[in-house]
Amino acid sequence: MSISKTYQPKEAEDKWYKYWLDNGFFRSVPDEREPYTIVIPPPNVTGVLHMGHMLNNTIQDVLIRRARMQGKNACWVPGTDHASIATEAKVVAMLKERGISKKDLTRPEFLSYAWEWKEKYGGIILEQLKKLGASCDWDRTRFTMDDDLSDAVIETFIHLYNKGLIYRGVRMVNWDPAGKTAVSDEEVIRKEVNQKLYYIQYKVVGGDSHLTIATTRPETIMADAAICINPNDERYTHLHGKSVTIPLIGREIPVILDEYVTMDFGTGCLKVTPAHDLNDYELGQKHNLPVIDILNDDGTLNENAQILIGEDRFIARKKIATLLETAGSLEKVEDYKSQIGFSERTDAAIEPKLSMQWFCKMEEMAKPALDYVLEGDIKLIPDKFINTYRHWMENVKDWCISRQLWWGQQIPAWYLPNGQFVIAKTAGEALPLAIEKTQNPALTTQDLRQDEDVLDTWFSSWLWPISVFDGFKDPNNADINYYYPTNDLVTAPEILFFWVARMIMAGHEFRGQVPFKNVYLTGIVRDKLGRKMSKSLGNSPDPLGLIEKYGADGVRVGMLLSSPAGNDLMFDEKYCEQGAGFANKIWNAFKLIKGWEVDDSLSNPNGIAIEWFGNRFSEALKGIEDDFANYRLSDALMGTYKLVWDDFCAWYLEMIKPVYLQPIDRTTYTQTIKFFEDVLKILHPFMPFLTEELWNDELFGQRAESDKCIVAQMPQSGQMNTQLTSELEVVKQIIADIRNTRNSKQLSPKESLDLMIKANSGIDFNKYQPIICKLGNIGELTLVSDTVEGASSFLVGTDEFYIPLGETIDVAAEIERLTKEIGYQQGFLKSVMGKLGNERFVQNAKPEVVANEQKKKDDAEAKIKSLTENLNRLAN
RNA sequence: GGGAGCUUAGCUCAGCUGGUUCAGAGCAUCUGCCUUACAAGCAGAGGGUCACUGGUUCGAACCCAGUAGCUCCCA
Repeated sequence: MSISKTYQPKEAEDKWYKYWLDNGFFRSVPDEREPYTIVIPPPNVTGVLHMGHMLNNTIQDVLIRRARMQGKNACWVPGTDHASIATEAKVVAMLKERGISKKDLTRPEFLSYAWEWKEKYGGIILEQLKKLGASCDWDRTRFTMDDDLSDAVIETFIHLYNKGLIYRGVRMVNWDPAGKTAVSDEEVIRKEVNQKLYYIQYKVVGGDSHLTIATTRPETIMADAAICINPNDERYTHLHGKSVTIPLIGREIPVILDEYVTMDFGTGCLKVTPAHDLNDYELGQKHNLPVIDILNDDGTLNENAQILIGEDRFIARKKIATLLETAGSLEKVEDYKSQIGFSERTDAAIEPKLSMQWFCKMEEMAKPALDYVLEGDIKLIPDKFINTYRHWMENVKDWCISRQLWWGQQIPAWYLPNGQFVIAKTAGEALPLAIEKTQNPALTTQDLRQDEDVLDTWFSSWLWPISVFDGFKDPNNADINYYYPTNDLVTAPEILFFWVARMIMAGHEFRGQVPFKNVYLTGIVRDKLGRKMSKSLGNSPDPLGLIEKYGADGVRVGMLLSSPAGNDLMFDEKYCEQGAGFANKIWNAFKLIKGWEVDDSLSNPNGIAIEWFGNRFSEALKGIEDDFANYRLSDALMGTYKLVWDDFCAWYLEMIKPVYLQPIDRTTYTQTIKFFEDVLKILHPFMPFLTEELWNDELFGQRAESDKCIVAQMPQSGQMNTQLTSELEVVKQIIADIRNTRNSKQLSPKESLDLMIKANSGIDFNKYQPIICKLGNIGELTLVSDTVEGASSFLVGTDEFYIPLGETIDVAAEIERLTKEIGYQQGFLKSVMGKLGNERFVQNAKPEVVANEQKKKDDAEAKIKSLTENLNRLAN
């Protein structure tokens, strides 16, 4: 193959992804190996790849590829969820473009359009993940509305209903008047909004006086059920037991007393509107107030309002202000800021609304789900999220699981003519239950009407780790028994509660087991200014564009470079650039090795270099393994980065590199190729494409068809000679000091120098002579037993080094340098002596700490001694 | 209003059980080099009152209390 000057990712990426796919490298079937399983957090089927997915899936792919190379049976299950609200919104929009209105369609007609949409546009995101290199077992791709998964949802509903954990009830829900559905608290986005506070006068019945309330929602006065004041509020004692009339409509409502009212907010008089405010609802329940709902599902006023019927709530607000003013009931209007909820999907202002919904009781299921986490059966990474998790689980609220939509699993509740209902999977199964319940044998399936609503999408996805392995249809099948519980889940903290926690509940309820052992929580990908990436800000780069520009490997490295678990990632394209630069560095190391000719007649001059790198590799690998074990992925990557760039390229290759166009000996060549192979292996989880491309080069000889980097056996750290690696750190320092000496004396690196070493530490420098000479460009290296006069000198540890520079030595500068160094060492010695002179330190500190201080003292004294000697000689 | 978390170099972050010359890394910056693998590079250098104030301790970036600022969650 011809070697290009820089690495060209595009070709390698397409080629190798196809190869892996076609040859079943991502495929997993149960066998005797240890399983390692990840289920993907199913992206929204309407979704397109964004930076959050890039981060999340890069992490999953790194974990799964590493496990695969560790010899585990790695299975990454991909799929999508049906995202009822988002998808239905897209389908409605599509129909609108075709001039079709949803309300003119029957449910089956609408659903066939929805499936058409899903088949055509759904799951684009999965194709995009392939560009990133995601090694999912695509044969296992699932969708939360697949027949089997839907069956599981329905059966789960029936099971929980029969257990008494699902009930129907009137509740205040977050109503989205644009989507005409209830949405969960989590789907409501709170924003600070500029509003107006209207001060409205209500006439007190039986007198001329009035009271004034302050409200941001004057259009709801027609729904008022009472005025509430604090019983301790002395301004209003005269109102106790009185009634007032609502302006414009003249309805009479009581004045009630409750300490709930804050005296210093507004006027201290609170209008109580149970149908349209959660707090008012609770207050209304407490005081037995009637509930008067004046709003239609679409946010317009209904007959109960008596006036402005049919007007939208916001228009009604403006109009009623005018009406009140005309009637003389509007005292004043003030500007006011407050938090308002908006629908995540439609951006409509959320309307608190009473409606009949289905609920799932949480308290009973939350308990074991909390215990799994508290007892460590499930680890949250980072563990700071345990507190949040506990707080939520201890204050859990029942889960509203119904949605007023068609796209999703229809609730298996069947209503009877008399208003009762039964729960069953089909009308056929519902009928006998209905007959039994009503004692009316004349009933037919024609008399049954299924609930119109569908279940919350999370009611599907909480089953995901079980349902993707058919654990409901066939609870004892080979897959579920083998792959479940899964190992790691990688997701965002935002959905810790309504997805992760509920999966844990489902895992316990339906399998008696945790669904996964570790939950890795990623942060939010923000722009470099710290803003959340969003379409409206336009601050998100196009992920596929990034891959095009920097290569998938470069982007993967970029994503991981600065994203510790649980921390937000301040994304900057520079990270991808760094990743691409790293890929290029590896490419060039390859080019160097590839260019060597072997001469079998040469002996190996690189014994120490080879021995050193072998040990250094093991040492660095130990750290990397430790980082992985603790899910410190960016640290593991940085450890790998430095091992490859610094140790392998900058030091090892420089040590052994033959002079230009000179051949290399066989041993060094073979060893270096082996090292490079190991380097490719540890890089593979981070940079799968480049490593596979190089792995298959003829440099490594003929490989078997199955011998691919993706399944190569990950090296493991073993025994290592730490004396060698730490001595080499000294050698590196010597070389750096030689280079520094050259630098400060303005000498060319090409000019060879001599080096004399007065070894005091016991290091055998003869051993390192070839390395020092080669990298420091030293002509002659000699070991001496006395200090050398007229030479530039430096200290590494306690060893002394001299470079004779003849006439060129600048005595004054050298004296200054030595004096400064002595000063520093004396200061250091003083601080050490301070500790050692402190009796309480010597008594209380651990013996090894004290011994260490003693050693520091000895070293400092030795250094000062030799520095002083040098100084004295120069001064003479 | 309640709860959780954060604050270390210009930027993004490590710093694990308080103890090694512990104040670190990467990037950025500055200086010098086109030395035939790589200028997407090489060789060096500078840069910090560890938010602030107290306390505990022989010893604090680390433990405790308070203050300030920021973020998130719940209301």
